[in-house]
Amino acid sequence: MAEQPSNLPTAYDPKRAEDKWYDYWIEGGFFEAGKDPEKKPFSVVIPPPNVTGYLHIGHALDNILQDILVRWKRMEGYDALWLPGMDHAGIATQAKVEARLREEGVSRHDLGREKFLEQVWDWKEHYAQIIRNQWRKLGLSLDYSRERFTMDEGLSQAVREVFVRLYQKGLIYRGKYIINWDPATQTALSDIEVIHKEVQGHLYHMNYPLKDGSGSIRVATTRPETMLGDTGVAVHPEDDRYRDLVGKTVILPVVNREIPIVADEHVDAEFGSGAVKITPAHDPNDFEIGLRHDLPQILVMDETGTMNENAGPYQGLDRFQCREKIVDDLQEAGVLTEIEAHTHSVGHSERSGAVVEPYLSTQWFVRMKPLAEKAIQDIRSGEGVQFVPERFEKIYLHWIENIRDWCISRQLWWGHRIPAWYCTDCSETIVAREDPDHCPKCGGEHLHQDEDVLDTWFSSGLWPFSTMGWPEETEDLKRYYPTDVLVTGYDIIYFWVARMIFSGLEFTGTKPFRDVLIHGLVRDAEGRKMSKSLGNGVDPMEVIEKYGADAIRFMLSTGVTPGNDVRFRWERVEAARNFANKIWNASRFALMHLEGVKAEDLSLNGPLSTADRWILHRLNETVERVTAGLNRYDFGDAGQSLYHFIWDELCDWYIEFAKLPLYGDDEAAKDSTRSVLAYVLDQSLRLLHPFMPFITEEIRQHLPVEGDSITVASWPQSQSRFEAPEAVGEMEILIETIRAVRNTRAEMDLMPKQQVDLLIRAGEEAVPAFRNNEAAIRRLCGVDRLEVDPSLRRPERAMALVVTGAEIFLPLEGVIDIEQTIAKLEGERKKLDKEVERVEKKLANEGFVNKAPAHVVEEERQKGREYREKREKVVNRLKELRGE
RNA sequence: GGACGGUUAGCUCAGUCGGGAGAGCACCUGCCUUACAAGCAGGGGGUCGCAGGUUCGAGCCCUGCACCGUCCA
Repeated sequence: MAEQPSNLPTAYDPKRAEDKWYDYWIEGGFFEAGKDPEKKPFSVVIPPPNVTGYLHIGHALDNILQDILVRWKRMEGYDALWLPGMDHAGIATQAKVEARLREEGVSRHDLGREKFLEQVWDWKEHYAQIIRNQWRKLGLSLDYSRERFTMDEGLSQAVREVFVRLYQKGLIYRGKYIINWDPATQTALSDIEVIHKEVQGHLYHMNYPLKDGSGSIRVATTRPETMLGDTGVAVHPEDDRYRDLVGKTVILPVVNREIPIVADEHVDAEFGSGAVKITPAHDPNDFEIGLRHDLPQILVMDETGTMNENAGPYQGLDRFQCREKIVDDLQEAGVLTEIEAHTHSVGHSERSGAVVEPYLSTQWFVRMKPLAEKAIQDIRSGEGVQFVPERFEKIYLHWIENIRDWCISRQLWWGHRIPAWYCTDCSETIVAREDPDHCPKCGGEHLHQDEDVLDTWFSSGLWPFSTMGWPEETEDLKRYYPTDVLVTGYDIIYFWVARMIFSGLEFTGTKPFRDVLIHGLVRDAEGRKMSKSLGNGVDPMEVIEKYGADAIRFMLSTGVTPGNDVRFRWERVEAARNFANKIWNASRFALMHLEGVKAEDLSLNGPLSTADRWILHRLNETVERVTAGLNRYDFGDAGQSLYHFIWDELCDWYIEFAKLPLYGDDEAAKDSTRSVLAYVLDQSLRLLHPFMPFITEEIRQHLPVEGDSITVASWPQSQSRFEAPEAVGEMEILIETIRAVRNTRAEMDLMPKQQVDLLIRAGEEAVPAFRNNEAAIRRLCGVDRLEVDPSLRRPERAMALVVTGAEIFLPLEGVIDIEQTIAKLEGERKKLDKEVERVEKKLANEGFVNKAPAHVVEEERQKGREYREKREKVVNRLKELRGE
């Protein structure tokens, strides 16, 4: 590398590293799968973002988690494939393009279908490029050679194949039913595209007069404008109040239509008056009742929500204007006698926000029961998709068990055109893989294709296999399908996850992924959902610009608890940035001492110090913990244990200990310290790489180690030769001692430069810890004279400290305050008294001693011994200080 | 109405064998100690929502309740 370590800036600069290394990775083809057929495959498909616009921070979280898994598996030696792609997002994208056209005063109808679609494709290309650039900024290790789009040729082929197969199996049908109609975007919606909100509305009570003049029947509704489409009144067959009225006729006010009173089990006799008006064309329940009683279906609105010719005097009014007017009129006419405040659930379009109108319309549907059955069986078999966290399985199951037929046709232009043709000559419907040119029934050539397109999720549901080439038996499909894990938010379990599962089972005969990892939403600092209207969204690119990609990656990935929402807080990004900087500087330190050193100069076979053996032991444990964390998708635990290891152990202790040999004269010690430092740093960088890819590559490129890129460096393994429990024991004593001395120095207001003497009376077991590390103690405690002697005589007028296995004296003639020393020891004694009491009480409890596991009891006894020993020393010191 | 999640330090959250309550930030004290002031050293701070129960032992398991949130109907 051109830069000398000593010239490296003292702060990590993400901007200098990120683009450079991403280019290097892409040019080097490190993310392209399939290069080594010997390796085991590991595959993930990205949840395709909509080409509607920019990625938000939720995408960032989702993608970062996947990237961590994929990078980790790649380092573990798998042939890792992460397949990128995007979704055409029918309604959303079309709405955006239409909105832009509207600004120019043009409607899609002005342009015509073909011209309009050209515009949408332009839009798609524009945003696809933006999204790719955002992926790049996030550092995602995607295989761009396999990028897919839901409206690609191949994926469209898959859509058509699926449609035809389902149609031929009788699982797709076309019919006239009540669907959810969005008057704003003027298309049908599926059930889950409707969001139910509690709305403060009214319940309107009306009296419909009986034809025979014998009175009236009282009905209630929340949507009085629909009364214009009433074709019946229904009561419960067991309801005595109305028994005599069943079969009679009422005159519908305003339109003066004669409509029957029918008896139907479905009516809830407890609600309102127990009689309900029936509007078969504008309500799903009424539709069913209407069918049972053969009632006419009268639509009173058009596609825009405007009252139509069937609305008589109200024709031309918007549905809500009509409601107001009709309420006034009916009140005046004495028909509407009571208005009651009433909260009820009103469906809104997920996309446009408009109040959804239940609407009678001819649409295409998927018969869900048989498909759902397979999915339910699969999960019940125990061999099905594994949800992580497990609780989401229940949510999924509940939905799939109660699923209704899926309305898949959309009155849009942007999407997969429904592969159905109608013969104008004989009105035959033709569903085919290839566009037909004549009617197979009558031979006529007057065919026209269905105008509608398919629900976006129809194609997204095929994503894991359509992207791999299905229905062709491609090499990729054989090698990478089914995928290993799908990572997505809980908000699209129904929309997407469920549909991929039943589609995978139906068309490929296997579940599309082994695990599905569900994460939460990224909320703002106050816990509110990020939204455009609140303006509280955080742009991930802004975060990267300010703090670097590694910072946002580390913050988001380690801040999450599986399945729970995470709040975005700038302080935490800053903390992650500081961590990156910490690593940068630790590396700078290491590089300063490795200048001119080559990989082959390094060896861990030299004499290793206590600290060397301790850090290698701790590295072992960290490797195991990080790997275990990733294995169970616990990014938080994996990341935090790494953070702790690097910052608190490697930086705060090991490097401080390492400075002695590194700045000393003992060349052998220097060599082995350099080797350990380089090794531990390299291993730490590897463990950190999935979380912070850029800085780890940047640093490792400076280190004297083998290999092209850290992206393909092997994943660390714990090694039994590094196990050194005795070094851990020694370090614990040293750390406790150093802390105790520093603590005392702080309390006595000693300047850092002021040296003290330290006399240590160590028990036999603790002697090696001190003897082997005298220089370190001197350095880290600011010690001038140091004596370690098991038979040391207590000096006069000295501060006394008690640590595990030793007593420490600081003769501070002229500085020591005897009262302060006594107070300190008294505090210590009180604490130890409490501990001893707690332990003894526990051990005196027969239940504990008899029932607790032996090792727990033994640990407790051991603690008791240590506390008593320590307390005895403290008490003796106090006695001496008081001259007793 | 049903289901699920949450309630732990001032704030945001960990706590996956039931065995002495943790982190980051914030706060207080002292330090520009030649890797790092985006830092170092030291320190204070919690009735683990409430009430019962199981257990030798409960933040953790069971029951009930309260409040916040989400999904479904």
